[in-house]
Amino acid sequence: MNPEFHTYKNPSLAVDLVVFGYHRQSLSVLLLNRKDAPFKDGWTLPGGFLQMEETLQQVCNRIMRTKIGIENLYLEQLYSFDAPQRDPRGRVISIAHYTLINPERFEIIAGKMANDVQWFPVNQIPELGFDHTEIFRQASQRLKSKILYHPVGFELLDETFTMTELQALYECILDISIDRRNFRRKILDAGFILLTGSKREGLKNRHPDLYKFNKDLKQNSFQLNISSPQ
Amino acid sequence: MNPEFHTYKNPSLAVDLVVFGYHRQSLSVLLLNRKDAPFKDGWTLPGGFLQMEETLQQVCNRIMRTKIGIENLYLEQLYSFDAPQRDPRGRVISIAHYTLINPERFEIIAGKMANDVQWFPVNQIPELGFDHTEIFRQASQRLKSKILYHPVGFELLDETFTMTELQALYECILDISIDRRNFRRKILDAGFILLTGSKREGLKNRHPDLYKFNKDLKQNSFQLNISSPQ
DNA sequence: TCTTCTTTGCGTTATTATGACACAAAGTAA
DNA sequence: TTACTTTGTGTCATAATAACGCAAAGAAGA
Repeated sequence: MNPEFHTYKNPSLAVDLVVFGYHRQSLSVLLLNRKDAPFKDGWTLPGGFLQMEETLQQVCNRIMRTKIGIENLYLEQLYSFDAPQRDPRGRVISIAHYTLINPERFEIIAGKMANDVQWFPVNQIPELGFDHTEIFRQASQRLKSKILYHPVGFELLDETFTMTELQALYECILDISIDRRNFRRKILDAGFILLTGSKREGLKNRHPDLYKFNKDLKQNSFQLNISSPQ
Repeated sequence: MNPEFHTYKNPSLAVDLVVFGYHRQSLSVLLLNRKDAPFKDGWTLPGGFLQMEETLQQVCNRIMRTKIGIENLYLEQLYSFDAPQRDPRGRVISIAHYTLINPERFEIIAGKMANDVQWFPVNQIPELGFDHTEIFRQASQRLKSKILYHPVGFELLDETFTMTELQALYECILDISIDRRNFRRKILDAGFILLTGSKREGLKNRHPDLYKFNKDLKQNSFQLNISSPQ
């Protein structure tokens, strides 16, 4: 190993997470209330430093497990944020990621580092510490773009779901209203969901068609090109 | 400042650059032949470590200046590569970027760290050191996607250009052939180039229409949706 | 049980976007 | 002068899309 190699002085490396949760037709983001400086008592995204042996995916899972109590998520790398003054403690490069979870499946707990953990609707995000407002903004934009050509978002639904539920998810994430019949046609033409015969428990007398994600989909890409009525 | 902060042991941080050059209707990538281990005498992407006070953009410019002799580029962040064994010297996270340049405008020189610097056509890239083959592959894919909805690639042309020149660039980057008349219609409908009256010098008796990039374009996004004939 | 309202599945139609291709004018080369 | 190539500008048949109708089935209320 190059002897100079580990004496090379360079910035610290961290990750920050934008955790999206979809529940009762509302899209939220998970925020931590900081117990310590900087930004003590302020809201920030969950994050943490990368340890020597960890991959980015591992550090994201570690943060979710220790700070929030959940892990094993759909995870996507977003962007690296490098402004020199973004962290008052020193030079930190943050590789931001975002995840999607169904809040009903987890019990969120504040880890020992935080006063509180709370879901905030995406249109009611408070001022955030560091450059996390910008990170959140970019994550929202990426999610909106990605859902139009990639079957993201199924992590937020049950294994089987109705067409109405799927449409509500799209309308919520994209923040638009979509014509019910055109949405159905485009989603089915895209071929990434399948009709399933099984009725869902808990729905007594309703029999709307139930669908599930088509995991055998050849190409993992399509073009929804959704637009709203009028 | 947190006293623990700078004693935190974490991976080194580097950038790698995929430098695309377009010249004589051929798309190439700039590669370095390494003078030192690891991968001595092997081809790799240009890259370097991030210094404490540098932004990502600054380190990219420094690498281009010192290793290749050019700077001030169109630059886009691509992705962070974090495989634990990607660098045999130790743990290095690389934040890959890609750039577009017109090779005619620069004289490429091998910096003191490299045996040689050479352009390779994108379909004749040799085996690369580290994980640079994968980085190159992702950069190519990103460039192909991006050019369909964002006016990238104008860095590779002169300030004014003919429709045929612009189409050749698209055909080269996308590696498809496009119907001349449909391409013209879509590009003009997108509204991101303008007709300019000025004739270009050096073209004596030819007067094809000359266009230039519309810098006043409101939204910096469109949808080309180009497809090839037949 | 009867009536009313909502939800859901499955259509149709007018408009627009797209792919394929024709043609003439002007420059180029022989 | 005569091909040949390049460039600008169309047309047209087809496909994709947005907007919307309608009937069947459940839900809700009397």
